[in-house]
Amino acid sequence: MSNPTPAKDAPRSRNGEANLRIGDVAKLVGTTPRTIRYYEEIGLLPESPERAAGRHRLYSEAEVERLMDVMRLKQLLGVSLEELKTLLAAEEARNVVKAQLKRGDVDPGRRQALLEEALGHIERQLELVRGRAAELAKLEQDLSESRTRVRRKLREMTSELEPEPVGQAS
Amino acid sequence: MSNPTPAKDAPRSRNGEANLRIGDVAKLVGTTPRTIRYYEEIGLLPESPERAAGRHRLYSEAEVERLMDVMRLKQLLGVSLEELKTLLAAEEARNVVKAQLKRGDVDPGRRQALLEEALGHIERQLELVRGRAAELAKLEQDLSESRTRVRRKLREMTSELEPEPVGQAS
DNA sequence: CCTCATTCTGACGTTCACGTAAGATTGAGT
DNA sequence: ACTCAATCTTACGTGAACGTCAGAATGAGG
Repeated sequence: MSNPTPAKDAPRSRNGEANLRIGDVAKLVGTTPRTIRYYEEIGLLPESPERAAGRHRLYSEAEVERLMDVMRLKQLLGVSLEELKTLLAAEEARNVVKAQLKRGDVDPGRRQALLEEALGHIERQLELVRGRAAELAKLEQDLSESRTRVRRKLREMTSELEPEPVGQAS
Repeated sequence: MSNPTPAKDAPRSRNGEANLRIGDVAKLVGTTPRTIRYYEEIGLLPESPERAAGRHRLYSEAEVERLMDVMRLKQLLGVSLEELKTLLAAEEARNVVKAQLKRGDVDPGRRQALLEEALGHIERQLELVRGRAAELAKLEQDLSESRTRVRRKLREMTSELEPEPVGQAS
């Protein structure tokens, strides 16, 4: 009734690297294909280099994770996509490092530089997150206090006017 | 160079209730007059009933607080102004209660209803905030772990290729 | 090989949350 | 009473973040 699609499981096509199509990815992360293309368009997501014009995009699980991170940061930090781009320099660096590792391309100097760069970005993110967390905690506290006050008022009221028995108007 | 205004302190005009003008309020909460008018326009802020068309708006400290709450919720929860309107029903109810108190207008039934309504709204806000806080905490944890991993990699690297003594750079 | 859902690339439309400009009006200070 | 910055209303403009539509192309399944 609500599932007209045959619900394909894993349309893996090339090798064992689990290739997903844009629609699948969209559903996995809870967004739309358009948004994914848009993020690629503005440089938030890297454009698959393996892809000639007109060809369909293919994603790996790793890229799904990345996209999830992006959405999470966007949601929780409430920053613009432009700011996100700068924040995501961290993942960039880490991805490069991973790619290096996979290909055995290990230039120690460059690798160290990248790692340090990533570390810096991660620390900036952490500070941002902690700042937000602190503000949120304060807000939570304020709300708790408000709730307590309102509750007390209610208790005072009910204890004041409850003494009379249940009279019923008709 | 950047302060052509005489920096008036408190342009209190009517009575002792500290009347502020829209520009003052804007500076106090860190926004612009336009934004304040806009919020009023969409019903986020109540329009001063004491004000005939064309007259300047005047605000009390209480309204400044309210506006600050609004900005805070907007910032920290990242919700739309439309959602905020529904969330702010709490402050609405509480304001009405306060107004009742000031005028000695104490209809116990109505008062209790309002308080209970406010309580409900506050609890909804609290849940929202707590949800956010939890997500943020998770994010912070993830980031911390990432940082730890990157740091370890760096330590491994430097311990591998540091054996050579310290060359100094100027 | 054929089919048909899915994806592709523009390009224009839309909603939100204000910014900005214009011309008239207000009101705090002298 | 006069001045002049600040505020008023109205209306159009803007940037961000997508939505939507059209027409062509792709590619997974039978």
